[in-house]
Amino acid sequence: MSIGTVSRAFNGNGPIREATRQRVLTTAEALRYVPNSAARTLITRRTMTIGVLLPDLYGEFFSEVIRGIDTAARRLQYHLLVSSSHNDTEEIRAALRAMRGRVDGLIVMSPNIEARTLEANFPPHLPIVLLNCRVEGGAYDSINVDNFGGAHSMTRHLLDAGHRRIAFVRGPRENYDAEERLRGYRAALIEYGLECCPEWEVTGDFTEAGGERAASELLNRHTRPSAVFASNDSTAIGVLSALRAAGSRVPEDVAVAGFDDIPVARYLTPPLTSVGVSITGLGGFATDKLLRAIAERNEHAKQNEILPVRLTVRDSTAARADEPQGSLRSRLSHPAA
Amino acid sequence: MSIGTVSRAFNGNGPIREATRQRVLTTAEALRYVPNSAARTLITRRTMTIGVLLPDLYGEFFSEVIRGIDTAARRLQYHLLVSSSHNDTEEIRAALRAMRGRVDGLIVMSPNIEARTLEANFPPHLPIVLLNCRVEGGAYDSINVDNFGGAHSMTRHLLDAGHRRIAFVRGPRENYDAEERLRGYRAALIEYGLECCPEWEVTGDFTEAGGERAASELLNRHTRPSAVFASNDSTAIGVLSALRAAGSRVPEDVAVAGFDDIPVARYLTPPLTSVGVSITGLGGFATDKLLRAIAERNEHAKQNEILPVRLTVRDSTAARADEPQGSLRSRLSHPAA
DNA sequence: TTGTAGGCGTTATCAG
DNA sequence: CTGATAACGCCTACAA
Repeated sequence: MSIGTVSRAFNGNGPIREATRQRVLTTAEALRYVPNSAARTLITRRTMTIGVLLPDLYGEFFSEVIRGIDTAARRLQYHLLVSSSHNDTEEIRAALRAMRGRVDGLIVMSPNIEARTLEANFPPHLPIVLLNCRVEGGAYDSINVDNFGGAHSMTRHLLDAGHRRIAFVRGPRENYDAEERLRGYRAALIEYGLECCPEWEVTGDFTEAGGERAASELLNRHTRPSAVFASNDSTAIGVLSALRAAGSRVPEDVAVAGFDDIPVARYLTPPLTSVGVSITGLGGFATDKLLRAIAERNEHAKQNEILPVRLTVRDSTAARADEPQGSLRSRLSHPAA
Repeated sequence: MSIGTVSRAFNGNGPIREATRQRVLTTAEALRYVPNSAARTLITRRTMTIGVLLPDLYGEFFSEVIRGIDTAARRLQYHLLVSSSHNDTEEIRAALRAMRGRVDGLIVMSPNIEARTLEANFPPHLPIVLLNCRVEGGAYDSINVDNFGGAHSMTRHLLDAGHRRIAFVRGPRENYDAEERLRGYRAALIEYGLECCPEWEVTGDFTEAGGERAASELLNRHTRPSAVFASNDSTAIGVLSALRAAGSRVPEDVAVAGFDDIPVARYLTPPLTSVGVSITGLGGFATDKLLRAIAERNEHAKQNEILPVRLTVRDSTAARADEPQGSLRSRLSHPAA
């Protein structure tokens, strides 16, 4: 039994008789032989691994994305090299370089990355899919959630419920998603003939703690908002927490809305109105796209896709602003009140 | 400039003059040269990568663990190969085999894995750290949260608050953590001279949906519990959601407690009493242990560590069972009630 | 201090 | 259809 035959048995590439192939496979099993992936990578120049670059943020959103990526990647026998928790350019640079030669492609999810950071630190012939990143030039495939449209719909939803004092809790500066959501909020206000007051746009950072701080600040205003639109669900969770601590009822006193529609949203008290896409689906979609690019040796036309979002109305906005004592629905949810 | 010199410049291993080393490094930078990791792995037999095997469960717990692992691994220039979402033995087997030769060690977090599955599918000389797994034999290092002690303390906390009808929402069968927590709950009841009624131990699966179902079931009982101890925080979130939907007030009508103390626990409505360890710390601890084992070529004495947990009392249990209208503290949190 | 050569375990290309 | 052999890019003795 020669070494070349074994290779053919595993690869199914060259010509080999089925009987010998089986024999190789069974004896390999018995000897616990597994082809050395480093040697294989060395000569084929394929690592069968995709890299995932995550930002400093955390929460349910990113773990869901990873689940989606992992599931899609495994179907095609790909592995996942994960590198998380960087936001400043220097850390991203280091992570990119470290991944060089270890991956066949990259999914980048750092919303404030610059295209030239990628170009300068990652082999140019390898495909990259940008997920929720600012898109500059057309050098890379990219997938974005419809941040503008989602924030726009959500704001309209609040306006249609009679709200006129709608506060917006911002995300991190420089975060592309966050800025787009802010734009959508403003656009809806303007469409309804309202002014965008800077004092209704309060600071946040996509974390629960940031949401809590933002809500506390809003509660100290002499005119309080009748609705708070948090730029992501983690922030909304913090807002709900601060409102509860201050004795404000949601949605009777203040409506609260989020963005992303993370799985836990529907289990919050009250269930959180939110807007978003299937998060695992998002990860899977990006992965499929990347794997296709790898298969096509990155010679395809790059494209930027914007995924439509779905608005899910739950109890946290289930009261009309002009009925402060609460709608029937919210009363049913709080019969003890 | 010879190839050997370049190697020495990067490794800092053999003798090399500092001036030439600098010269190599700067020209490498200019040429964007990066040593090929596959070739390096092939000869050094080190991948500089650690594998992480996660179960089918999701939620904030696992993403926090990964953050902790990643941070600790990066400090020593290690990469992370993540494989998630498997629970049945066949999938674990496949994942283990796929990681062979791609990692220098493994962190396993599949609570119902069997030691012989590991032995049979992973190179025996490579170190493995079991995180929250059932420990059989002493073949591997292992780290466990003090599930028994934590559940015991929590149950005592509820008993001390006057509760006598304490329901327990179980985790998945075969899940070691879950079973240990159940044991701790039962032990505390017995210490207080109470019987463990099987009807107070309801089915759950460590998910929000499972918690919701469990709470619904409990609400249909003709004697309702005065406290619900959920075997993890995700379950507790589902319990809170079902109770709210049914109009039960927490903690006035029912106290609710969880396990793990995930970051979101303190932002829930009401803030959730829970018990656990620092989750990122847990991941970092496991990683440090694994990296030490790698450095010592796995020749150290294996040990099993049980990490002490901390009980954090929050509003969800802040009422005495014999004061159904609520304590001062909970009244302050709900001035509108 | 630097250059040279053998080998790590594959795949791929030829002969047989 | 199977066996031999030259890369793949690096590390590490050893020679210069």
